[in-house]
Amino acid sequence: MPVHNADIAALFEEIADRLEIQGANPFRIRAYRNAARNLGELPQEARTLLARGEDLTRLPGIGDDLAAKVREIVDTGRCSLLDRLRRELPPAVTELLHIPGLGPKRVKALYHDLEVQTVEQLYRAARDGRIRTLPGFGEKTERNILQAVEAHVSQARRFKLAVAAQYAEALIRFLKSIPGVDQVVVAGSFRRMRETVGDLDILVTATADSPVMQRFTVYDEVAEVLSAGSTRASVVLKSGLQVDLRVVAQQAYGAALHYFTGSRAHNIAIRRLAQKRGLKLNEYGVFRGSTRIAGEDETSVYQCVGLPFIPPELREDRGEIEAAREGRLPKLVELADLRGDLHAHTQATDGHDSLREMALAARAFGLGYLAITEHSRRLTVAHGLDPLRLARQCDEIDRLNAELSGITLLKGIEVDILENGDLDLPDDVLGRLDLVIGAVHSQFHLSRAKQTERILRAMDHPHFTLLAHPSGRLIEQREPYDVDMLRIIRHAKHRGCFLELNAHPERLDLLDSQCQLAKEEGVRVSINSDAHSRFDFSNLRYGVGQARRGWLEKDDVLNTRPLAALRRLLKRTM
DNA sequence: GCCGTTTTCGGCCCGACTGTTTTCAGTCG
Repeated sequence: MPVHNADIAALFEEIADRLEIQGANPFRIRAYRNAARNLGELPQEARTLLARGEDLTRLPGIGDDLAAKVREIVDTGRCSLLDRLRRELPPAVTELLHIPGLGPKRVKALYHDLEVQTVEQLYRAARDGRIRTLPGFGEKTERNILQAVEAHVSQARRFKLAVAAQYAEALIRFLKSIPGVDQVVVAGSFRRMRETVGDLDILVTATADSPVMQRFTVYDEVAEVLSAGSTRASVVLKSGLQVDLRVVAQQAYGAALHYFTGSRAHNIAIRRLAQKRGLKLNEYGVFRGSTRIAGEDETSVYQCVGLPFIPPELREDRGEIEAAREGRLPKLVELADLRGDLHAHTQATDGHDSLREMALAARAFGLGYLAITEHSRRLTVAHGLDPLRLARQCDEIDRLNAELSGITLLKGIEVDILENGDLDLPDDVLGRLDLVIGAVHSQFHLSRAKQTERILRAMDHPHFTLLAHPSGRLIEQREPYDVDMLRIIRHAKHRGCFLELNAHPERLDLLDSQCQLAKEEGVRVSINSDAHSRFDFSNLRYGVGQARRGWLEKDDVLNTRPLAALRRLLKRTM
């Protein structure tokens, strides 16, 4: 059973949890959490790096000790430190840490004084009124624990970015209507365009007498008020989405926006830079002693630590600070850079609208070309095209292209990659198209070796242009299939083909770290809507967000090319 | 446990809110 980075990260997180309950050195605990995060975000498997004889201590947050532990986990699947920690405290206690309101100190007290080890025992202890008897706990805390357990059992999940956006837009309208409110902006992971968000962090500037806080807590959609102070309030909406609101003065807007945009790791790194310069950075500004020297906008905050403005999508402490310092921050791709879209469906298969409607919608969105890429015959549930129906669609595209101005339809197909790597339509049919998108739609559970070979073989096909949704994951629904993405990327380079970044909010596939990998290997990525209706082109903004998180620049993105340049790139030389 | 353009030792981000407590610990982001 191969050990993945996520497995190592989970073990390190558990070590951190257990050390925390034991009251260990907080910085040692942080070291494990940092290592877990860094490993989890690493685009390449640690076991692969080790097999190649690479030195893991070159990874951020990994020193001699943790490198040895990674090796131990890769070799044996276990970690002797964790084994020991598990003997010292019962296995289930770390789950208690995941109950909101319970931290290491309280978990330790609950375990030692009440022998509470599981969430179920916690619930019983709260219900029986035993928790209020502990020192430092009271009736209110006990009631909160009871509610938190009930909420925990009903599972608070992360929200897809596009779903969170709907709540955010309504909230922004509401907040802007409150007297005294000036600026309203959503910060946090939403602003960093993460694929899912755990909550919304909304930042507001307002006059001192504005009733924004009171009004916010009685907003129609609020189900529960978690806390409410003079500058900060937290609520849970009926949908289960948590919203945190902070009110700051105009002069602190930039510092607060920076602070609440995060990520936490990025903020910590920036604050350390400030500290080294004898400055203090918090959400109210940048201070030398008690004098505020910056904070009105984010640029001034970065200036104080000697850096240029860093776009929110890069703020993950994944090398952006070093890049900023060395003047090699990427000039990230923007939505306006996209000249076309290379993946769309019509009502001929599983789309909702006609060719004409899709063409007009793409043009209205500002695109100059749109590839029509229906499913192929194998995908019967989508009424996939056989050669005859595909030929008819091509004729219709010719007629529309002759008639419409300002938009060019390209003839394509999203052809199924069969289990053995064959494509689902004959060569001569594929050869007449402008582009061929290959996609895996079946047999998701092949072994890593077989799944990888399957895709590499498909790419060897002379007409193959673009690999659709390369990892196959559906956010929060389906894990990516097990493939060696680096081999696929290198093969794409070798064969002169491309990878898709599917912008559908449930896919966002390639992942951000894989975009970075593709860029490093010199493989261009196409940001495609995978539109199934004329309204879906707006999803391209999520794809662009993901591409920006993956450090992609205009030139790294295939469909920023004008049509003529695109056609040249699509003509395979192999 | 990591890390170094002041350091290989001595640092390691910072503040709001809650609840239980008479001055603050715990938790969260």
